[in-house]
Amino acid sequence: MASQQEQKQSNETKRREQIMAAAMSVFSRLGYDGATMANVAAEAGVAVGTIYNYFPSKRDLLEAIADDYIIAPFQEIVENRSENDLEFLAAVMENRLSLGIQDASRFLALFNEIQRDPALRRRYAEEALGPIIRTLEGYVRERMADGTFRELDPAVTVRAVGGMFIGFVLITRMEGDTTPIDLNDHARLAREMASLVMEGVRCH
Amino acid sequence: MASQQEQKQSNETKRREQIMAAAMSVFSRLGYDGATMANVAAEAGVAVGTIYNYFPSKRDLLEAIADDYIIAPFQEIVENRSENDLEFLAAVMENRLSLGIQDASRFLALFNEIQRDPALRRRYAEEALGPIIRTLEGYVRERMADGTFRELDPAVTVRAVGGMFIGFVLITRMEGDTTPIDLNDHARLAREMASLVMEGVRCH
Amino acid sequence: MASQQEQKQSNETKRREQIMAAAMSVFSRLGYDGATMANVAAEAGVAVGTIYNYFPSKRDLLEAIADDYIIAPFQEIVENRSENDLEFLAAVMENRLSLGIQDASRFLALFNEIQRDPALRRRYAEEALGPIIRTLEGYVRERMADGTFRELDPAVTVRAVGGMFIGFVLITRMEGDTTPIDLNDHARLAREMASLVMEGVRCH
Amino acid sequence: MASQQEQKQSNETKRREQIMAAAMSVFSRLGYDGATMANVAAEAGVAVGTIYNYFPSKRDLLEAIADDYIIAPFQEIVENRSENDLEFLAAVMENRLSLGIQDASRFLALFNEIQRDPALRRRYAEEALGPIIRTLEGYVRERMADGTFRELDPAVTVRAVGGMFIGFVLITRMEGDTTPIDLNDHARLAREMASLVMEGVRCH
DNA sequence: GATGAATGAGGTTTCATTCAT
DNA sequence: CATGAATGAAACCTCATTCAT
Repeated sequence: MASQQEQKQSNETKRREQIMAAAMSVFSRLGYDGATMANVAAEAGVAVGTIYNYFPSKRDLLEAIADDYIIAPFQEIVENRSENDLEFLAAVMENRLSLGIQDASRFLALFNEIQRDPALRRRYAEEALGPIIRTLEGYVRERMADGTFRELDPAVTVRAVGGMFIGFVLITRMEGDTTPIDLNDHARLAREMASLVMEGVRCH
Repeated sequence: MASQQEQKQSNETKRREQIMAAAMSVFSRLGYDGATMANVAAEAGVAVGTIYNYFPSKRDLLEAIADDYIIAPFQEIVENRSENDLEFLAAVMENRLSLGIQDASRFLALFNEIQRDPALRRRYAEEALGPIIRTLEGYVRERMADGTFRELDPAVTVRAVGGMFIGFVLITRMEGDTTPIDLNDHARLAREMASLVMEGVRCH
Repeated sequence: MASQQEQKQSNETKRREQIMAAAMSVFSRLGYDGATMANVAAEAGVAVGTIYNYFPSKRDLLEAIADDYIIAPFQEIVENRSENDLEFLAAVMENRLSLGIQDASRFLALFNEIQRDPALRRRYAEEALGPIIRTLEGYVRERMADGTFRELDPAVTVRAVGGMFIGFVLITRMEGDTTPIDLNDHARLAREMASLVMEGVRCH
Repeated sequence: MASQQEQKQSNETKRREQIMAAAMSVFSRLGYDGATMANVAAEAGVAVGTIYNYFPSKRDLLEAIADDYIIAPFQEIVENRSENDLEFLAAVMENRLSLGIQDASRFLALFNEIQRDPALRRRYAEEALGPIIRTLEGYVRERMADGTFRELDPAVTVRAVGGMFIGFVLITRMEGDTTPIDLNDHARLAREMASLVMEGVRCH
């Protein structure tokens, strides 16, 4: 029956996702090298061998995670840009900071591994970081052209603003429990940072 | 006698630093877990066993590196704040971006390990990140009080601006060879980012 | 009813043979240890679990194969000895070299496993090798008694001549593509070897 | 001191040989796949990790063994051929059967692995089997030319005679304790087999 | 103090076997 | 009876650490 086929497909997908979610969680907590397949299996509630029915190796599991949890969300940000978005940057920040913080956390958790794996880094640079940076650079140029933004170096601006989010999350994660920042209050954080980017710190 | 003692002391110190420099280099390249003590020994030009005459374990070596290469530079930034530095932020950026980029690179290389090691993270948060953040928050409040800065949340502002540097370096490192940014042109990068922080992107 | 029963029996037998043939092929190619049950299942066109409906374990499958593909052919050689076969040895060689080469290949493929498995080796020695060697020793004694053969040690002679076939195949298999021997030209090989055994190499 | 250097060299060589001898023994007993590195380590009286200080992998260990215990002895047989050896074949058999039986045992123990490993098989065919077969074929042609041997196909003859030795050992090993053949009585076995090869079985 | 061979715990991966469907 | 996903024991291999020289 078709439904049996579908059921099997669905089960397989579900199992894959279950394992990937567990791996993302364990890798975030212990790092890729620090995590063992036994850790991942325990978190996923399956046997170690089961993981290998879905991913040929620990590294393939990492790459699948990077694809689904890092690269895909980044691509989504670009694709979801509405054409007439006058305040794309602010909108991105406000609408997506929630996602962004989670993404940033995951990104940071896998950053070292992504950076050191040549295949991963190339794919990441080409398929995730590159498009979003180019889109944002284009956006900055448009705003400069229509007089909304002042004269800036788009390349530096975009990387600095994007880096602000990553770095902000990085610092608060580093502070751990001692940080006064509530990462869950996305709206406020988005407002503050958007304002910072738009107006700068100086009083006018 | 004393000079012999000193000479010995000096040799020992030199050997320690030689090993730590090698370890910093190897850990940056391969990551802490990816690097082996044999790698470090080869880079330092000593035998594996020699390392253990200076550091009880690989982890102690990491902690020593984190102290000297990450925490110390951060502390130095705070200590070197000249009291009458009206434009501390800009000055830090301009004067220290060179160091900052290298520091950020090292910081990023060890970030995951620091974050995951409870002892390291506590020391890092308390002795390096905490003081600099408190100092900067105080600075922001002063500027707000004297009317130079507008009304801002100092906690968010400081972390966002500090994060901008870390994140900027992180992104360009991620891009690898494909980035259009020249990390060596510190002066220009510092000027751009300082301007961005001061004035924001919007045209006034 | 009976025919259904028979049909079922026949289907079951066919399935067994299908699996055994696949296993023989895979074991020859990859060795017993190198072959996986998944390999065998794929070659047989069945699911892995199905094999276990016919054979309790991989080792049982090996033993069944050894029985059918190695021991049985050897026994057949003895049983088929026609009583009045004056030139049994030559006849065996000529008539059976075709089978012999294939048997030898299979034998060699499983030789190590047979030799190392105590149960298999005992059965092999007692039920296959033993009878054929005793039969051939008796044959040599008869020929010595009737003056056809000269004075020889029957035990050595029989093992040397039998070994010649096995060893001949072993060497040519070892040579792989580089051998000048055409193993398919059974008639010629049989003639050459029979002549060698009968007359030796020296000119008379 | 030079002697220290030499001592170290000697120790390393001794250790290598100790491990290889243990591996040869274990592989012969259990087969390559059946043997574990723990088995080899136990037999050699070292820790598992120590083996990896001398051989990068189990397969490299196998190849080293094949080189030293199989290929080298075969090459030696050819190299030691005295030029005016009128009865090379008989001499080889008589002088070398002792070595030959041991070699054959080792050869058989590794035969399957050698045959299935492309690199090993090529080297074996080219460097060990090839030269000895070519040498023997030349020898047979010489004897045919001077009338000592009758008209024979040298290719078949050489492989059949060589195979006789291998096969003889194979059969007696297969028989295990039940064989009536005393493999230690080399002189007698050599005499019998040489006679068989020279004169054949038939009475003249 | 320097050396590097030896060690063995622990990690990744394979695969025979089971069993619910 | 066929299926193939799940299982986990056991293998290979790495590498931090020790210690005799």
